[in-house]
Amino acid sequence: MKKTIGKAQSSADGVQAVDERYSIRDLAKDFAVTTRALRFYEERGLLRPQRKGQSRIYSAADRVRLTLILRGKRLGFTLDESAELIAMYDPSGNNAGQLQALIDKIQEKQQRINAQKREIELMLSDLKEWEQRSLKALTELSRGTKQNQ
Amino acid sequence: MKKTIGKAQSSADGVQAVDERYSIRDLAKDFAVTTRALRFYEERGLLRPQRKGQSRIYSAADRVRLTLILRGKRLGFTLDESAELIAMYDPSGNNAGQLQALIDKIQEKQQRINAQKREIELMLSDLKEWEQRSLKALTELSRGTKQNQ
DNA sequence: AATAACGTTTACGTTAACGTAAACCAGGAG
DNA sequence: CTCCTGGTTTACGTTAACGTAAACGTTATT
Repeated sequence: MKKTIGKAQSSADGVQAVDERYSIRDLAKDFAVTTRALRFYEERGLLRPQRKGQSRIYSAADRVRLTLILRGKRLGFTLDESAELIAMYDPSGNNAGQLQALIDKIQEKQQRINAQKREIELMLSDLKEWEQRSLKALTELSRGTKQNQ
Repeated sequence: MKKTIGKAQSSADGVQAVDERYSIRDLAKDFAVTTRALRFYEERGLLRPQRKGQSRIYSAADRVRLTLILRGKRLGFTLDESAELIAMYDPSGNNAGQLQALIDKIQEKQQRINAQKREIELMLSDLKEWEQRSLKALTELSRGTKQNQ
Protein backbone atom coordinates (compact mmCIF):
# COMPACT_ATOMS: atom_id res chain seq x y z
CA MET A 1 0.00 0.00 0.00
CA LYS A 2 3.03 2.24 -0.11
CA LYS A 3 2.73 4.97 -2.68
CA THR A 4 6.39 5.37 -3.47
CA ILE A 5 7.65 5.95 -6.95
CA GLY A 6 10.37 3.78 -8.39
CA LYS A 7 12.68 2.20 -5.89
CA ALA A 8 14.23 3.47 -2.69
CA GLN A 9 17.76 4.77 -2.96
CA SER A 10 20.49 3.14 -0.96
CA SER A 11 23.11 5.77 -1.56
CA ALA A 12 26.67 4.72 -0.85
CA ASP A 13 27.61 8.01 0.77
CA GLY A 14 26.20 7.14 4.14
CA VAL A 15 23.80 8.75 6.59
CA GLN A 16 20.23 7.51 6.43
CA ALA A 17 18.98 6.84 2.95
CA VAL A 18 15.28 6.44 3.61
CA ASP A 19 14.79 8.66 0.59
CA GLU A 20 11.36 7.70 -0.49
CA ARG A 21 10.11 9.36 -3.62
CA TYR A 22 6.64 10.77 -4.00
CA SER A 23 4.61 11.94 -6.94
CA ILE A 24 2.90 15.29 -6.90
CA ARG A 25 -0.42 13.56 -6.23
CA ASP A 26 1.01 11.70 -3.29
CA LEU A 27 2.09 14.94 -1.66
CA ALA A 28 -1.16 16.63 -2.50
CA LYS A 29 -3.15 13.84 -0.92
CA ASP A 30 -0.91 13.42 2.12
CA PHE A 31 -0.93 17.11 2.97
CA ALA A 32 -4.41 17.92 1.71
CA VAL A 33 -3.29 20.58 -0.72
CA THR A 34 -3.83 20.82 -4.46
CA THR A 35 -1.21 20.04 -7.06
CA ARG A 36 -1.63 23.61 -8.21
CA ALA A 37 -0.51 24.78 -4.80
CA LEU A 38 2.56 22.57 -4.93
CA ARG A 39 3.57 23.89 -8.33
CA PHE A 40 2.93 27.36 -7.06
CA TYR A 41 5.14 26.89 -4.04
CA GLU A 42 7.85 25.68 -6.38
CA GLU A 43 7.38 28.70 -8.63
CA ARG A 44 7.86 30.84 -5.56
CA GLY A 45 11.03 29.01 -4.65
CA LEU A 46 9.73 27.17 -1.61
CA LEU A 47 10.14 23.72 -3.08
CA ARG A 48 12.68 22.26 -5.46
CA PRO A 49 11.72 18.70 -6.32
CA GLN A 50 13.86 16.66 -8.66
CA ARG A 51 12.69 15.87 -12.12
CA LYS A 52 12.34 12.60 -13.87
CA GLY A 53 11.78 13.76 -17.40
CA GLN A 54 9.02 16.28 -17.04
CA SER A 55 7.54 14.95 -13.84
CA ARG A 56 8.34 16.20 -10.39
CA ILE A 57 9.64 13.81 -7.77
CA TYR A 58 9.44 14.81 -4.15
CA SER A 59 11.70 13.55 -1.40
CA ALA A 60 11.38 13.31 2.36
CA ALA A 61 13.20 16.64 2.60
CA ASP A 62 10.53 18.19 0.42
CA ARG A 63 7.92 16.87 2.79
CA VAL A 64 9.64 18.60 5.66
CA ARG A 65 9.72 21.83 3.73
CA LEU A 66 6.07 21.50 2.90
CA THR A 67 5.31 20.90 6.54
CA LEU A 68 7.05 24.14 7.38
CA ILE A 69 5.20 26.01 4.67
CA LEU A 70 1.87 24.85 5.98
CA ARG A 71 2.79 25.51 9.57
CA GLY A 72 3.74 29.00 8.49
CA LYS A 73 0.36 29.45 6.88
CA ARG A 74 -1.45 28.40 10.01
CA LEU A 75 0.55 30.99 11.88
CA GLY A 76 -0.42 33.66 9.41
CA PHE A 77 2.92 34.01 7.70
CA THR A 78 2.98 34.98 4.05
CA LEU A 79 4.72 32.66 1.64
CA ASP A 80 7.64 35.03 1.42
CA GLU A 81 8.03 34.96 5.16
CA SER A 82 7.84 31.20 5.19
CA ALA A 83 10.47 31.16 2.48
CA GLU A 84 12.75 33.15 4.75
CA LEU A 85 12.08 30.89 7.66
CA ILE A 86 12.77 27.79 5.64
CA ALA A 87 15.96 29.22 4.27
CA MET A 88 17.08 29.82 7.83
CA TYR A 89 15.99 26.44 9.05
CA ASP A 90 17.97 24.90 6.23
CA PRO A 91 21.42 23.71 7.29
CA SER A 92 23.06 25.30 4.25
CA GLY A 93 24.58 28.60 5.34
CA ASN A 94 24.39 27.26 8.84
CA ASN A 95 25.76 29.87 11.16
CA ALA A 96 24.17 30.50 14.50
CA GLY A 97 23.34 34.10 13.62
CA GLN A 98 20.71 32.90 11.21
CA LEU A 99 19.18 30.72 13.82
CA GLN A 100 18.95 33.57 16.28
CA ALA A 101 17.44 35.80 13.62
CA LEU A 102 14.87 33.16 12.98
CA ILE A 103 14.03 32.94 16.63
CA ASP A 104 13.71 36.70 16.77
CA LYS A 105 11.33 36.73 13.85
CA ILE A 106 9.15 34.13 15.40
CA GLN A 107 9.13 35.88 18.72
CA GLU A 108 7.91 38.99 16.97
CA LYS A 109 5.01 36.98 15.69
CA GLN A 110 4.49 35.73 19.19
CA GLN A 111 4.17 39.28 20.44
CA ARG A 112 1.51 40.01 17.87
CA ILE A 113 -0.40 36.95 18.84
CA ASN A 114 -0.24 37.81 22.50
CA ALA A 115 -1.48 41.29 21.71
CA GLN A 116 -4.39 39.81 19.83
CA LYS A 117 -5.12 37.54 22.70
CA ARG A 118 -5.32 40.45 25.10
CA GLU A 119 -7.54 42.44 22.76
CA ILE A 120 -9.93 39.62 22.27
CA GLU A 121 -10.13 39.02 25.98
CA LEU A 122 -11.04 42.65 26.47
CA MET A 123 -13.67 42.40 23.81
CA LEU A 124 -15.17 39.35 25.41
CA SER A 125 -15.33 40.81 28.86
CA ASP A 126 -16.98 43.88 27.37
CA LEU A 127 -19.54 41.74 25.65
CA LYS A 128 -20.30 39.67 28.69
CA GLU A 129 -20.85 42.80 30.68
CA TRP A 130 -23.33 43.95 28.08
CA GLU A 131 -24.96 40.59 28.23
CA GLN A 132 -25.53 40.97 31.95
CA ARG A 133 -27.02 44.38 31.45
CA SER A 134 -29.31 43.12 28.72
CA LEU A 135 -30.52 40.29 30.89
CA LYS A 136 -31.12 42.58 33.77
CA ALA A 137 -33.03 44.96 31.51
CA LEU A 138 -35.14 42.09 30.26
CA THR A 139 -36.06 40.80 33.68
CA GLU A 140 -36.96 44.25 34.82
CA LEU A 141 -39.04 44.67 31.73
CA SER A 142 -40.91 41.43 32.41
CA ARG A 143 -41.53 42.55 36.00
CA GLY A 144 -42.87 45.79 34.58
CA THR A 145 -45.44 43.86 32.53
CA LYS A 146 -46.44 41.92 35.67
CA GLN A 147 -45.10 38.43 35.07
CA ASN A 148 -46.10 38.26 31.43
CA GLN A 149 -45.26 34.59 31.29
CA MET B 1 -8.49 73.90 18.63
CA LYS B 2 -11.56 71.74 18.28
CA LYS B 3 -11.96 70.38 14.81
CA THR B 4 -15.72 70.21 14.71
CA ILE B 5 -17.74 71.16 11.70
CA GLY B 6 -20.61 73.59 12.05
CA LYS B 7 -22.20 73.73 15.47
CA ALA B 8 -23.02 71.06 18.02
CA GLN B 9 -26.56 69.78 18.04
CA SER B 10 -28.69 70.21 21.11
CA SER B 11 -31.51 67.95 20.01
CA ALA B 12 -34.77 68.36 21.85
CA ASP B 13 -35.51 64.65 21.97
CA GLY B 14 -33.35 63.96 24.97
CA VAL B 15 -30.50 61.61 25.87
CA GLN B 16 -27.01 63.03 25.52
CA ALA B 17 -26.49 65.24 22.54
CA VAL B 18 -22.71 65.52 22.49
CA ASP B 19 -23.03 64.98 18.76
CA GLU B 20 -19.92 66.55 17.45
CA ARG B 21 -19.53 66.52 13.70
CA TYR B 22 -16.35 65.59 11.90
CA SER B 23 -15.20 65.91 8.34
CA ILE B 24 -13.74 62.98 6.48
CA ARG B 25 -10.27 64.44 6.97
CA ASP B 26 -10.80 64.73 10.69
CA LEU B 27 -11.65 61.06 10.96
CA ALA B 28 -8.83 60.09 8.69
CA LYS B 29 -6.34 61.99 10.78
CA ASP B 30 -7.71 60.93 14.15
CA PHE B 31 -7.71 57.24 13.27
CA ALA B 32 -4.73 57.24 10.95
CA VAL B 33 -6.58 55.88 7.97
CA THR B 34 -7.01 57.32 4.49
CA THR B 35 -10.13 59.00 3.24
CA ARG B 36 -10.22 56.34 0.61
CA ALA B 37 -10.52 53.72 3.31
CA LEU B 38 -13.39 55.61 4.93
CA ARG B 39 -15.30 55.84 1.67
CA PHE B 40 -14.56 52.21 1.09
CA TYR B 41 -15.95 51.21 4.46
CA GLU B 42 -19.05 53.16 3.64
CA GLU B 43 -19.34 51.48 0.28
CA ARG B 44 -19.20 48.17 2.10
CA GLY B 45 -21.91 49.26 4.47
CA LEU B 46 -19.78 49.64 7.59
CA LEU B 47 -20.34 53.37 7.92
CA ARG B 48 -23.29 55.59 7.12
CA PRO B 49 -22.35 59.21 7.70
CA GLN B 50 -24.86 61.95 7.11
CA ARG B 51 -24.55 64.27 4.16
CA LYS B 52 -24.44 67.98 3.98
CA GLY B 53 -24.88 68.47 0.29
CA GLN B 54 -22.29 66.20 -1.18
CA SER B 55 -19.97 66.08 1.78
CA ARG B 56 -19.94 63.42 4.44
CA ILE B 57 -20.40 64.34 8.05
CA TYR B 58 -19.36 61.88 10.69
CA SER B 59 -20.78 61.68 14.20
CA ALA B 60 -19.54 60.26 17.47
CA ALA B 61 -21.45 57.08 16.68
CA ASP B 62 -19.52 56.78 13.44
CA ARG B 63 -16.32 57.06 15.41
CA VAL B 64 -17.39 54.16 17.56
CA ARG B 65 -18.14 52.09 14.50
CA LEU B 66 -14.79 52.95 13.04
CA THR B 67 -13.13 51.93 16.26
CA LEU B 68 -14.81 48.56 16.01
CA ILE B 69 -13.80 48.17 12.40
CA LEU B 70 -10.18 48.82 13.21
CA ARG B 71 -10.26 46.61 16.25
CA GLY B 72 -11.65 43.90 14.02
CA LYS B 73 -8.78 44.38 11.61
CA ARG B 74 -6.22 44.04 14.34
CA LEU B 75 -7.85 40.80 15.29
CA GLY B 76 -7.66 39.54 11.75
CA PHE B 77 -11.35 39.78 10.93
CA THR B 78 -12.34 40.52 7.37
CA LEU B 79 -14.47 43.56 6.71
CA ASP B 80 -17.50 41.38 6.20
CA GLU B 81 -16.96 39.77 9.56
CA SER B 82 -16.55 43.14 11.19
CA ALA B 83 -19.75 44.22 9.49
CA GLU B 84 -21.53 41.32 11.13
CA LEU B 85 -20.03 42.08 14.49
CA ILE B 86 -21.00 45.72 14.28
CA ALA B 87 -24.51 44.87 13.22
CA MET B 88 -24.77 42.68 16.30
CA TYR B 89 -23.22 45.23 18.59
CA ASP B 90 -25.73 47.73 17.31
CA PRO B 91 -28.78 48.09 19.56
CA SER B 92 -31.16 47.97 16.61
CA GLY B 93 -32.55 44.42 16.40
CA ASN B 94 -31.53 44.04 19.98
CA ASN B 95 -32.44 40.57 21.10
CA ALA B 96 -30.14 38.63 23.36
CA GLY B 97 -29.71 35.85 20.80
CA GLN B 98 -27.69 38.20 18.66
CA LEU B 99 -25.47 39.05 21.53
CA GLN B 100 -24.81 35.43 22.34
CA ALA B 101 -24.08 34.71 18.69
CA LEU B 102 -21.61 37.53 18.72
CA ILE B 103 -19.91 36.15 21.77
CA ASP B 104 -19.76 32.74 20.14
CA LYS B 105 -18.15 34.16 17.05
CA ILE B 106 -15.54 35.93 19.02
CA GLN B 107 -14.82 32.90 21.12
CA GLU B 108 -14.23 30.98 17.93
CA LYS B 109 -11.61 33.50 17.02
CA GLN B 110 -10.20 33.12 20.48
CA GLN B 111 -9.79 29.41 19.92
CA ARG B 112 -7.89 30.04 16.71
CA ILE B 113 -5.62 32.47 18.46
CA ASN B 114 -4.94 30.08 21.28
CA ALA B 115 -4.14 27.38 18.77
CA GLN B 116 -1.69 29.70 17.09
CA LYS B 117 -0.15 30.49 20.39
CA ARG B 118 0.44 26.85 21.14
CA GLU B 119 1.90 26.21 17.70
CA ILE B 120 4.29 29.09 17.93
CA GLU B 121 5.40 27.99 21.35
CA LEU B 122 6.17 24.58 19.96
CA MET B 123 8.11 26.11 17.14
CA LEU B 124 10.13 28.22 19.50
CA SER B 125 11.01 25.38 21.80
CA ASP B 126 12.05 23.37 18.76
CA LEU B 127 14.26 26.17 17.60
CA LYS B 128 15.87 26.70 20.95
CA GLU B 129 16.63 23.05 21.17
CA TRP B 130 18.34 23.26 17.80
CA GLU B 131 20.21 26.27 18.99
CA GLN B 132 21.60 24.33 21.91
CA ARG B 133 22.68 21.54 19.65
CA SER B 134 24.34 23.96 17.25
CA LEU B 135 26.23 25.60 20.07
CA LYS B 136 27.32 22.27 21.42
CA ALA B 137 28.46 21.20 17.96
CA LEU B 138 30.41 24.42 17.61
CA THR B 139 32.22 24.09 20.92
CA GLU B 140 33.08 20.50 20.19
CA LEU B 141 34.33 21.55 16.81
CA SER B 142 36.57 24.19 18.34
CA ARG B 143 37.89 21.64 20.84
CA GLY B 144 38.60 19.35 17.92
CA THR B 145 40.77 22.02 16.30
CA LYS B 146 42.61 22.42 19.63
CA GLN B 147 41.33 25.76 20.92
CA ASN B 148 41.50 27.56 17.62
CA GLN B 149 40.79 30.90 19.19
C1' DA C 1 -5.60 2.65 -32.47
C1' DA C 2 -8.33 4.52 -28.70
C1' DT C 3 -9.24 5.57 -23.96
C1' DA C 4 -7.96 6.60 -19.38
C1' DA C 5 -5.03 8.27 -15.81
C1' DC C 6 -1.63 11.32 -14.52
C1' DG C 7 1.65 14.74 -15.57
C1' DT C 8 3.22 19.37 -17.75
C1' DT C 9 3.11 24.43 -19.18
C1' DT C 10 0.74 28.74 -20.12
C1' DA C 11 -2.36 31.96 -18.90
C1' DC C 12 -6.39 34.30 -17.54
C1' DG C 13 -9.81 34.65 -13.39
C1' DT C 14 -10.77 35.63 -8.35
C1' DT C 15 -11.12 37.88 -3.64
C1' DA C 16 -9.76 41.51 -0.26
C1' DA C 17 -8.76 45.98 0.90
C1' DC C 18 -7.58 49.54 -0.42
C1' DG C 19 -3.99 52.82 -3.72
C1' DT C 20 -3.88 55.89 -7.28
C1' DA C 21 -5.22 58.80 -10.64
C1' DA C 22 -8.60 61.63 -13.44
C1' DA C 23 -12.18 64.83 -13.77
C1' DC C 24 -15.19 67.68 -11.57
C1' DC C 25 -17.87 70.78 -8.05
C1' DA C 26 -18.21 74.36 -4.08
C1' DG C 27 -16.85 78.11 -1.51
C1' DG C 28 -13.84 81.46 0.41
C1' DA C 29 -9.39 84.63 -0.35
C1' DG C 30 -7.35 87.95 -2.97
C1' DC D 1 -12.69 86.41 -12.14
C1' DT D 2 -9.05 83.17 -10.67
C1' DC D 3 -6.83 80.26 -7.53
C1' DC D 4 -6.65 77.16 -3.52
C1' DT D 5 -8.30 73.87 -0.47
C1' DG D 6 -11.03 70.09 0.35
C1' DG D 7 -14.66 67.32 -1.01
C1' DT D 8 -16.97 63.98 -4.58
C1' DT D 9 -17.56 60.14 -8.07
C1' DT D 10 -15.83 56.78 -11.33
C1' DA D 11 -12.76 53.51 -12.45
C1' DC D 12 -8.66 51.06 -13.32
C1' DG D 13 -4.30 49.14 -10.75
C1' DT D 14 -2.17 46.12 -7.07
C1' DT D 15 -0.76 42.09 -4.04
C1' DA D 16 -1.43 37.29 -2.36
C1' DA D 17 -2.37 32.69 -3.06
C1' DC D 18 -4.04 29.96 -5.46
C1' DG D 19 -8.53 28.24 -8.84
C1' DT D 20 -9.74 27.01 -13.21
C1' DA D 21 -9.44 25.93 -17.69
C1' DA D 22 -7.05 24.84 -22.17
C1' DA D 23 -4.00 22.24 -24.80
C1' DC D 24 -0.79 18.88 -24.90
C1' DG D 25 2.70 14.91 -23.66
C1' DT D 26 3.46 9.93 -21.38
C1' DT D 27 2.33 5.27 -20.17
C1' DA D 28 -0.47 1.48 -19.68
C1' DT D 29 -4.36 -0.95 -20.60
C1' DT D 30 -8.17 -2.44 -23.37
